[in-house]
Amino acid sequence: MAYLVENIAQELKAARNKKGLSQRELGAKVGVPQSHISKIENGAVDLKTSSLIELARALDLELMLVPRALTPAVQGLQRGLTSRERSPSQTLVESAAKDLERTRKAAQQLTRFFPDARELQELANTIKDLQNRRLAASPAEQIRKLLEQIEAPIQAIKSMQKTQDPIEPITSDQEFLKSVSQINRVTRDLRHLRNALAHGLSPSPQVPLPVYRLDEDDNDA
Amino acid sequence: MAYLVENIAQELKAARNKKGLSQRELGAKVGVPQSHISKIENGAVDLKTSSLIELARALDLELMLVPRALTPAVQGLQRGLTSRERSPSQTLVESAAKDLERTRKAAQQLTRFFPDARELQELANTIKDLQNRRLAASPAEQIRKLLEQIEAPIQAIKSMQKTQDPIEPITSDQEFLKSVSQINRVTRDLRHLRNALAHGLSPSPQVPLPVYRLDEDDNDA
DNA sequence: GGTTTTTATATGCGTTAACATATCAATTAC
DNA sequence: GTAATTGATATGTTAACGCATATAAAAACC
Repeated sequence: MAYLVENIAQELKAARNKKGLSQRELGAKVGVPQSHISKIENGAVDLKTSSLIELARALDLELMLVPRALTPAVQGLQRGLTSRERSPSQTLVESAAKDLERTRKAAQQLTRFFPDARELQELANTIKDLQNRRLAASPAEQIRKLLEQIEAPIQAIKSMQKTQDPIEPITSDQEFLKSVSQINRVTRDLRHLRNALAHGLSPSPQVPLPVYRLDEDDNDA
Repeated sequence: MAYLVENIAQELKAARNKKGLSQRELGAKVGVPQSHISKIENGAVDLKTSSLIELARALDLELMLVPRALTPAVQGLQRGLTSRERSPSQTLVESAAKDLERTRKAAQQLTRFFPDARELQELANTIKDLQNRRLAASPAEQIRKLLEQIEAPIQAIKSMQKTQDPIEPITSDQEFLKSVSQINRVTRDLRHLRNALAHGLSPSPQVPLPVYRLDEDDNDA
């Protein structure tokens, strides 16, 4: 299948997860059956442009055609830097490394307050594994996207920690469980990524970079 | 047909014209029959994402999913401003007005050196018509895109003017005719736009803004 | 001048794949 | 345990895409 669209498909999936929507919910918003969203995210179909636009908008994204010369600048905008970019793929790896360490610390901290939440320790361990590997740009970006998905849940748990007695855990709280569930999902994806890297394979067909030049030539015909 | 994709289709068409490629040439670059490009540009089909990506790349464009909050910034980048945007739709109209006046002047100038090139006078007249209208953001951007397509031809003619005797016209020159032809095409589009504006209709289904929010609600389902 | 050839875009038609409907398996809440 | 939710699969319909051709314009040729 068109490996070109898989990048976008992964972006859509990441955006959906970040917003905490299910395939069915997203499908309802945009008038598309859940089954089709499944196929799209799995790279099983080469979706039509109208579908892409509507799905993107439902996720607060806008499909744009950007001159190639400007793509680095736009990518810079996307990761929060107003401008000033040196070596793009370099800072990308560094950025992922920083995210890894920051998230690991946060998870480690929280295990002290929620010792029976095994998933936090599990997350920290998985991150440690990843930190022992040299990352290429592609998996680095993938990691960034994944960690992004648990920023909110971790913040949520942190805020609970402050208003709660450290001794008496609140593992039954509604919001807490939801956050842990999201963390579990991301941890599983991170483990999968680590395994893929360990096997030397590029991490499956999921390279969540914005559609960009990964091949060499295109002007053959 | 999906009026959503027509915006992108128009962007592709504008980019192709700007590069001076024919539908067949573009099709050859990307391995798509000319017939299909015709259908795409006419909004007759809802093209698949892979096609969109490949066509875009052949035109040195990159398909990106941009967070809605960042779209104004990206649009700013696209029209050359490194940053600093006040009222986006305001500067957009102003920008179009400046382009109109600059192009009109250039065309007017050239008519003195090429008096038998009626098309230059025609262009200037059409622009004057447009200058008498108050423009909304959408047609303003459309005008910008159109004028962009004759920047190169006009420059080409200007350079001929310098190396040529004003009395003896060179209307038979190869490059000259090609440039005039391109100018004619754009003039025709500008006239069409003016007519559409005169009839109060939004200018056909062609709003070459990057796909953006033009309707109100989308979360009905 | 007219005629032919080339170039550029638009239009049927058949094939294949996107998309809709319904169902299924797996995980999680209760 | 059951019930509900999430994501994947099977099948029919509609539309994208590839191929051939038509039409229109400009170029080239005589």
